[in-house]
Amino acid sequence: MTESVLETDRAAGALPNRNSDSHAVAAQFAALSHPARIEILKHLAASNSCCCREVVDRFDLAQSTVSQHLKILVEAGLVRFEPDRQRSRYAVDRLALADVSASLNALVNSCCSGR
Amino acid sequence: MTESVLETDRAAGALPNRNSDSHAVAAQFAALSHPARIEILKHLAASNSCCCREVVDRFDLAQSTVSQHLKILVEAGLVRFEPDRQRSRYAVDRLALADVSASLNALVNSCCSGR
DNA sequence: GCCGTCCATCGTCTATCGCCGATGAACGAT
DNA sequence: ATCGTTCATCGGCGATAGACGATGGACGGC
Repeated sequence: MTESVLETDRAAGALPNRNSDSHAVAAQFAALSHPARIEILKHLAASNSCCCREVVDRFDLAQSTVSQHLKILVEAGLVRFEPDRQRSRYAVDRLALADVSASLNALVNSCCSGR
Repeated sequence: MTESVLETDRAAGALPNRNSDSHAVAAQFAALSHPARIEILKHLAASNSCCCREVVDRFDLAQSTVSQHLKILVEAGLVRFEPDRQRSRYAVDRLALADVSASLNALVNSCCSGR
């Protein structure tokens, strides 16, 4: 997909980017920036693990659309994919999710401590 | 804590219920899903409050672009806007930011209580 | 064999994003 | 009154997101 767009803030150099790597963090937020994906995430967590079809039945979305959303979640590292027969099992990567939460906490902290 | 999951919080109620409305949460994540906006947020926090021009000087972006990013942050409720004479003062809404963090924490928790 | 199911991917469409330059309003200073 | 500065907005452009239907591969069952 798109990697390394926006060298703007990097090339600027004005703020030498003590890296919490806004790119990476932003990318994970982007994966969470769609209501359907949040709902899918919740559903995956509640079911512990489920296949694409199951998600399609749950939500009013075409199979191809659901497949895309799942792919985005997998590529963001928030969901693990495991082929099972001809089914595809998807499961929330709870550690990764906790990691994103930690990133946001760090951002909030840096915003509250001023620096 | 009521962890009966599997609910469709996407109800018809349209109640501005913050923590569970995935649409609202997604919108706030969307505001955070751009590296420039994350950097701007950090800069606002470090400066405690600053005007558009100051942000423009800091980053290698056109003034109109910065203005748009700030508008997005304001509309997401993460940044407060206060017209000050000719300038526009922008400041991080730390409470709102903490709220987003809490939302994500809630999501992570709901995902971890699934099993 | 054949058929049905599950799924990822492709192609296509529209809507929105992200960027910019230009414009004009608002205000302070001269 | 006339600058100079700050800023929000408009219009345009290319790129991307998000949705769908259609296609075809991989399996399991008959």
